[in-house]
Amino acid sequence: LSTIRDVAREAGVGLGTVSRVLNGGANVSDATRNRIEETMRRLDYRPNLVARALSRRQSDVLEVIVPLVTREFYVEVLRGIEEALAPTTYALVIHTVERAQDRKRIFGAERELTRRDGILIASLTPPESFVDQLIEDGTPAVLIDGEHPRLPSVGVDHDDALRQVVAHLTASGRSRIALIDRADDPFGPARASARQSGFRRALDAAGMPIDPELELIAGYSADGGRHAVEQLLDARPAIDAVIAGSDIQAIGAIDGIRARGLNVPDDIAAVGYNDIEVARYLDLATVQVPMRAMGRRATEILLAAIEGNAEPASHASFAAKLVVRGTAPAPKS
Amino acid sequence: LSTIRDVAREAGVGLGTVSRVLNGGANVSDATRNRIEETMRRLDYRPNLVARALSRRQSDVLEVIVPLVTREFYVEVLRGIEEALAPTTYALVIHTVERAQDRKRIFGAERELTRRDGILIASLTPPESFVDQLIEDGTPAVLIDGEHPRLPSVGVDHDDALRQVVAHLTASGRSRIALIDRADDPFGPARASARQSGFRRALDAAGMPIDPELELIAGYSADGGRHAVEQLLDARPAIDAVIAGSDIQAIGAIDGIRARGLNVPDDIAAVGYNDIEVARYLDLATVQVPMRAMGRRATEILLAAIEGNAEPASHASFAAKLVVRGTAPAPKS
DNA sequence: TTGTAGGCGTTATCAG
DNA sequence: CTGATAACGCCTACAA
Repeated sequence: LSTIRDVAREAGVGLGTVSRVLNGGANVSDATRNRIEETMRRLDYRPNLVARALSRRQSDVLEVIVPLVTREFYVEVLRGIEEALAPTTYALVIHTVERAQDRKRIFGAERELTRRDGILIASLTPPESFVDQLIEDGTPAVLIDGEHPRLPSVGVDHDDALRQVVAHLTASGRSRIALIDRADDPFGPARASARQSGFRRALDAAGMPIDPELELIAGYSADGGRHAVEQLLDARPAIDAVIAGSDIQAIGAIDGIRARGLNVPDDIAAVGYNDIEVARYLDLATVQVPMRAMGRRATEILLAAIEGNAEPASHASFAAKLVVRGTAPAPKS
Repeated sequence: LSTIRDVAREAGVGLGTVSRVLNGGANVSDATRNRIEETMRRLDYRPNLVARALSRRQSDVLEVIVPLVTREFYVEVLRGIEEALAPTTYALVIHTVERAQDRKRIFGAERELTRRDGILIASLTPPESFVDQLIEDGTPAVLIDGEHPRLPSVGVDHDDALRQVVAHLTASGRSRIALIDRADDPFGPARASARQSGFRRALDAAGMPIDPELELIAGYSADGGRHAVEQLLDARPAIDAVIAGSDIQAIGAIDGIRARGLNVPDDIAAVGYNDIEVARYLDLATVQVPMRAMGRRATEILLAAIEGNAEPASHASFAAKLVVRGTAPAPKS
């Protein structure tokens, strides 16, 4: 494999000139530039990105940390990220956190290493020590589906979304509404998710009582939804509506409800969250979340920060919209 | 940020010694090793991977090229890859090919650059020029869901799978079976997919006629499946079974069939492919493909090749199994 | 406009 | 066991 030096020698010029042709090519006469380019082609020269990264102190690599690549939510976010990255030269390395030990491996200060020009973190709460390090190293980072006092972030306006859902359900005569949510951060400190607080606020605004027994945090999977709904039906058999924190949980919950011989939506209405592709085919009412747009936006913010246009630790909130479908139909007029 | 040099100075040793401690730490006395490690901790030293990569001529980065991250098939494959990578220090960079221009950007010899210790390519046919380059550079590569004379690969035994499906359908009295497939390589040369040839062989073995009008290649999406089935029903209204090349296409196809007032499975049976998570909840009969295992296996092969245990251009074939569900029920006895 | 020298942070070689 | 010293391939002044 040939290097910049080979090209220089072959073309009878100095290394500096070749390098200049490589980047922008300013201050090089057309004649020599052509000669050099021709030589590069002839030698099948390709620049070594690693060497370039070392010299420039910038790797052209972005890192994204997600909890479970398997969920369509993250897949869509990733797609948004790729959209934003397509016109650039950045490569994307993905780190998945599926177990507590992954979390340690990725966020742990221990043997953490240097590279990446910026980081995107989805649905995960980075430990303070990690944030400290980021800030100290000057590595920009953006949170997706989360918030942090020292980092910029993008997220969903869950308060508004849940207001829509609760309004819709009450309008169609439901009064005992349950929430089966996923954790904001599956490995983070257990605390009320953003959806959960939105749910409470919405109930409150609607003048409805809050019953902690009607709020469950379940695994982010169909099984998680199913188990949760069973538990729910044992504790509160009289519920007439379920809101899930994700579509896949809603799907499992509906399955569980039907397995008990109850009808959806007649006995119990069900609403999902995110609006993944199959929701439509399952006739699942759900909250449509602009997953892709969020990924794209987060990436734009990150790129801007890398370019030096550091944003403050602002939060970009995306509006979500209820999509009414068969599992939670509109009130009969 | 501190470098190996800072550590050496602070610890009062030469760089070489620090480097040795970093890697394995052989030939270093316990005393100095401890002192150096203590110093590294105190200085919060973290090795610069870029510099290391340049020096070692190995980046510890693997690259995976997939057509559409959005499809659960690829997501599962990715998960398998991550499983195999978890115990290693390799990072994974993902390249998505969604449009013809992406393909050019990634496979094009033009401005292609150097790095990555190995490449995984899913459902895509790399151009010969690219393979030439790989071999010339000595970069190992493994194909997933594809085959190539000069590269090792992993795939599904579609012949066997389709034999199972056709057998099942004919056993339940279906005789006019159609195939709505996805392209093997959405951007590659149009040619019969592996499923398609398996389908023909299976029909043949069952003594059934082959009707090209009953074989369609459609977009890898629910809409693709739906449009295809509409076209199919126009051309051949008498079909009584549809096999799809993916579950998501099957879902769309079923939707299209029902939209025409036909019943699934009474009028037309439907079978998907892959067995994605929601298939069960849609009661979709489908071919269960070990997507995760394929990803894992491909990665293991790749890692072995990187370690120097170069495999020949062998092909690892994974068995798939029909899962009978409501959209293509067992024959009534 | 062009060439040269130094440096980016590690690893590897080779004397001591 | 340890410490210089030369790569690794490229970029960026700085000088010509």
